[in-house]
Amino acid sequence: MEKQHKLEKVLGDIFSEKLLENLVEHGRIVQIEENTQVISRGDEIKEIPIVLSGTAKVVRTDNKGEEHILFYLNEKEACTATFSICASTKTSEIDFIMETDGELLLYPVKLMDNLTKEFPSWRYYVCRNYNKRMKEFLDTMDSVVFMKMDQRILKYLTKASKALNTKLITITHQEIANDLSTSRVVVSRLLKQLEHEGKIKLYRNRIELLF
DNA sequence: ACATTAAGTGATT
DNA sequence: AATCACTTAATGT
Repeated sequence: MEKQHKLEKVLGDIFSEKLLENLVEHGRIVQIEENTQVISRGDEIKEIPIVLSGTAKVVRTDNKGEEHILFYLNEKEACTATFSICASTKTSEIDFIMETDGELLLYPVKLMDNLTKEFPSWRYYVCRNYNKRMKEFLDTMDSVVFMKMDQRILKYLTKASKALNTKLITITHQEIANDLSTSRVVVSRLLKQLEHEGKIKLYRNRIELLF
């Protein structure tokens, strides 16, 4: 019965009562110590973990044994990667490690289909989880692209400089933006950055290369 | 002096 | 990175 209270306290505001009942009936709560590996790659997944307290990290380990953190899971969060497993494979693609002491609710994979069918609040929960992960993914995409844009601008300027055989290029930020299919604001910012790095000098309608 | 266009900035998504 | 909204600086008439 204490189990029920625990679940209600953590998940009560996002899950319906019936869903909570179901979770109480079929799931089990386990205490996990810090730095415990709960799931390893290749493990057969019989239960999916939902973090009740503490923090877990989901990690992908590559051939060299280097671990790459995919994301962290805090209270109320479940591992999205394990959701997709229910639909297809039964083995884990990732490592699941508790970063801190905490509690997990383990729920049998077998019964997950029913949850999806029966409980709207569960579907909503799963969606939210996916959404969050997707957002994180997009963010990293952004920063990757960002890293490359200043390189592109630099290359563009070098090329222009060679073609026109001058270090003083007559061009507007807008024109560069058009050619690199980005916005003028972005070009201005990156050019400013390059200027601070001492690679170029900016004037109106002109850019001087200092290398 | 006034209008127009280029460039810079902060905040938000 | 993109977009918006707004400011500031440079130029042309």
